[in-house]
Amino acid sequence: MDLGKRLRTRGYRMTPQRIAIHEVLEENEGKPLCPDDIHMLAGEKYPELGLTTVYRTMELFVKLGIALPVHLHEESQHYEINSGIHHHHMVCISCGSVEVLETCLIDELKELVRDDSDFLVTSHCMSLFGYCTGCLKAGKA
Amino acid sequence: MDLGKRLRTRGYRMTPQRIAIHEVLEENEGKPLCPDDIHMLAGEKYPELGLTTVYRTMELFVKLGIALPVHLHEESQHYEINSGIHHHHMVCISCGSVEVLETCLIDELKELVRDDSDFLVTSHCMSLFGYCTGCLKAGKA
DNA sequence: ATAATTATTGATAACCACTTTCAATAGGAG
DNA sequence: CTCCTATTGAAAGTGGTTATCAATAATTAT
Repeated sequence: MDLGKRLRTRGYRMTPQRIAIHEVLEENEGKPLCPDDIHMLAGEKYPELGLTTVYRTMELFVKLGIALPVHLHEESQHYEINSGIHHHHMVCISCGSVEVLETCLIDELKELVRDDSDFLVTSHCMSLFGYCTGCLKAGKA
Repeated sequence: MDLGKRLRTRGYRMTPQRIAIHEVLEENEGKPLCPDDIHMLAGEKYPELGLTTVYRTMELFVKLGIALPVHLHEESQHYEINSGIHHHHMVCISCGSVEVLETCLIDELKELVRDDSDFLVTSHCMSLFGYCTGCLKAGKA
């Protein structure tokens, strides 16, 4: 489904700002971006774009399931396009690069949780921290 | 090893503020506290305690391995005493309560990561979100 | 013990990410 | 095309956290 329809069917409007931001997210699939990153990148497509609009748009995109919030333990929140494929991230503590990890053991964990508690898991968050290939080869570990 | 020794052997001083904060962390093992919580609770033991000192002390305790930072996706950072027993947290999205989960599948995951990438995992973070027993029984899910 | 040294503290101001406010603008339904 | 109202950007406001700095207090050397 295209962006215009996803917005209009829920009473929201299609604007050049939202189009620019959406394009940036699509062009950076798998690479979490913070509001400043998005502001700069989408600003190349639509220079008048305000940072406030970026914050508002990301909140909306998350609500509509268009984008996903990513917690990297950095000062600012990050976001990425919702590709529909569940995954996690591996963050290099040397160079800051982020890799996608499609493996997820949440289902196994959910069963273990059910065994010894009545907690109902509805969502989860996981990130791995360490050294990426490049930094390992450069001896930075 | 007692707090005084852990501090002094690394050139830091033992102060009543640090003692009060450490006691509060010990009394709340398994319950992540934010700086404001710590300020209020330790303030009962040492009323002149300043919030600034809480922030500085937690930074120091984390550096010394006395405390661990806990990311609950809330506005403020949380901390808990480092018991030496690795665990994660289950956060109730209805009442906000936090339960400890000792099960962790990081070792299995590390092997899977090693299989298809050269990323070297040094640490990780995981939290589960959902409904606690109480909220489930109260029909809040 | 006492004095000297310097880590620590608390109040205040500064900072930064993010949110709210509000008047001006611009989608899009009719 | 017109009107209704969602959306926008600038600027002010928040809230958590950090930096500044003079006063204080924990250790070390005397």
